[in-house]
Amino acid sequence: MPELPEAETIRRQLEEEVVGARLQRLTIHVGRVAREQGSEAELRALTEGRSIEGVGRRGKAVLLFLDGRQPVTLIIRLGMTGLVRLVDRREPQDKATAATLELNDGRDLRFLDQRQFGSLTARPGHDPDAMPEFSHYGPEPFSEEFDLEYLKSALARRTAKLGVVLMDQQFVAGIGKIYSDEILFQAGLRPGRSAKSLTGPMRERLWRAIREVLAKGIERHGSSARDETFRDIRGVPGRFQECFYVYQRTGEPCRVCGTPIRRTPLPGGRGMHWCPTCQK
DNA sequence: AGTTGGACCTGACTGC
DNA sequence: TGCAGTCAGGTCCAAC
Repeated sequence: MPELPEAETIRRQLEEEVVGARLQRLTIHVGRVAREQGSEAELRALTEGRSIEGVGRRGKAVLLFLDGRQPVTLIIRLGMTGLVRLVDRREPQDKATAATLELNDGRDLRFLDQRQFGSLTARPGHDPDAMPEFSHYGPEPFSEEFDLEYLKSALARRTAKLGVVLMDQQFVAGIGKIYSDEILFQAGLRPGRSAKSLTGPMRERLWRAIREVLAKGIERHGSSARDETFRDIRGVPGRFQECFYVYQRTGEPCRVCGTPIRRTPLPGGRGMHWCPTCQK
């Protein structure tokens, strides 16, 4: 699942490769990909002919900053299975290709999306916080705003389970199933514990784990385990799955204490993985 | 308002 | 071998 580390991997690579290139033509192959925009024609009208000034990220979304008298941002939401590939135009098209962005240098930026949960949307301006997609988003985990004081006040009113709150983009942006499981293991906290039950030292462990686990995920270019199909823009898989302590390790011995890893359904239907001995 | 469950989507996997 | 059923989870929406 593309979460913050996968989106940041794509952002960094695109920043090196496509800044300065012009987006000549945008072709939609799967209509659903433009559903947030309303119409494919509007998406094309807002983006075609503009140059890419920069590449950003908000939570799990990759942002292409396009130039013009009235600048535009193309929001790439990866959903569950979204991939961005940068290829020579002569490269054969994968059947999962949902949209093609033709650049003026002979390359294609292709958006692949097996399960069609992803989307492309163009919004005016370059400030993500002014866009409806992100209006409810909490702070970025690596921002100054995301400090212990914020954590304390944001958790105080939450009766929901930690595993749920960590994945709530309103609490902090960018965390999904994989990294919430791994973060809670590193913090030594059970995903089923209520968010507001944390003591000061526990909050500090959680804060540190959020930053460390996400940073390690970025460093390893994201997770590409089992059915996680993540690849970077050149088609290379990430390596964070080699660092998994609990995610998708149900029944396997904990790497720290040997206790079999448990899997418990979370409100919302997702399963959380955790070690009954290491996590309290 | 915060929390919860269902819907969307399709490839991979399980069981008979 | 085949086919129905289940699972995976990011995000939105309706209902408590």
